[in-house]
Amino acid sequence: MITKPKGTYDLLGVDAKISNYINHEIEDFMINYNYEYIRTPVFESTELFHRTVGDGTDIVTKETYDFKDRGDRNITLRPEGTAGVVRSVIENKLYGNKNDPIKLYYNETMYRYERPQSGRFREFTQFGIEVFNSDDALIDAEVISLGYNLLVSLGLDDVVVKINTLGDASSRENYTNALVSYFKPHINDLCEDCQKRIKTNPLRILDCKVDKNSEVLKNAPKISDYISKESKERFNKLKTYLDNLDINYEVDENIVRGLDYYDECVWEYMLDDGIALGGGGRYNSLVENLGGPYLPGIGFALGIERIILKLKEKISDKKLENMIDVYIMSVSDEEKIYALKISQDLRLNNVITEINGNNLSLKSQFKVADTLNAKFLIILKNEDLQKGLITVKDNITKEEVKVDESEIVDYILGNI
RNA sequence: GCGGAAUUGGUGAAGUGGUUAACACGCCGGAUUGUGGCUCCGGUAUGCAUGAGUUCGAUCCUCAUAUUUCGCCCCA
Repeated sequence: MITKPKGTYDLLGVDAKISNYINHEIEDFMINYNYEYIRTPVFESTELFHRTVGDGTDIVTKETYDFKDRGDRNITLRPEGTAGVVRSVIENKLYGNKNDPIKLYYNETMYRYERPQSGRFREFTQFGIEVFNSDDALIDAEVISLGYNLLVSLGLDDVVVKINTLGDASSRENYTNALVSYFKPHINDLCEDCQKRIKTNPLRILDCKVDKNSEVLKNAPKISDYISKESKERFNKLKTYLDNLDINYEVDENIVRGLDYYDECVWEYMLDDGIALGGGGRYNSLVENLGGPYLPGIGFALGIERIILKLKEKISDKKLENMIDVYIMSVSDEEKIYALKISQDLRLNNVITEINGNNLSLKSQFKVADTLNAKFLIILKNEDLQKGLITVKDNITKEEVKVDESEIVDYILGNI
């Protein structure tokens, strides 16, 4: 038997239902917030991810799906969504003659070569938004609250947003240097991973779970001492906005994010149990670094698989059950002709209808109708049809009536 | 990239180095010749992830591979 590749999954059953529910909710949100849908290629040139995500990051050094196509081009399956969107914004010059922010969203599969575990796959789905052409803290607040509100509205009401500020690009760099020179003398007091992080991602040491309580870490330089007055003011403004929007957030100075392109505000959406559902940040120099004009940007991404996982624990089984309006029962050939015709009439009137599609015995049809949770049964009988009548059984009260053939649709519409 | 656990029908699973692989749910058929959901009776894995090896003989022991799962790392 040929099996699915490691880390992939078939979306079906309850998961598929929840996934559809999430997608509908996303569509509604995006209409109300006035964001436009964008779809970029599943694969891009390898260089794009090296220049955006960062050469030294784990994502690029050991997690990408890289290959050469038949034209000898270096290609990479996208490991995240921002790089492609930014590339597209530059390539299509979406920034021309614009005073208002450019607001985009995507909801697509991403690819990372990692060991699968709970809520993590090699092919996974991210919903994300990106806003360009605004450096206003007001937009920061809109973007952060959008993600929060979406999660809450999906049913994840214990979400907390952990926010932090990295300052502008140069203060981020100054702080990173300060951290390196502080940690170097103490290198032997750090865990094995952190000793590597000094070279690869010094900021990430702050978020280390092993060294969390060590003296070295507690006495490390604070990021707040390195960020500019402007950044601080802007961060305070953001907090005021979030307070006013009733967003459940906490400032957490250890949130630093793993991608290189972030500056100013960064945040993560966390649940009570410490599971991160997504995160994002501002990236004011990314567009320029990729060869575009100065164009500030901000965005986040949510992991759909993790949301499905959490939602599955919360949504009641009742809500996920099949519930159809009408099941039409037929046995003889003549009855089947009627069954198909009535099913079409009902379906075109938005009545959820199912028919005997497998030549089942009447007994089996009753059982099927029950497993489908049919509200009404239409039981076709030759003797009725000759008189122009149709038997309808309310499957909850068990009451049976005979309805004139011509009024069947109206009768159902009036009773469901 | 590192470590642990697992893999038996449609499902939940028991089990053993040696003729027919429990039990339950589900499904199919019948009792009930077109009104069911209860009950009763009957049927339902030529195969125990895949490939090699040990053995007279392997689903069971050994090794490898694949996948699943739980961690680490990292992240969504």
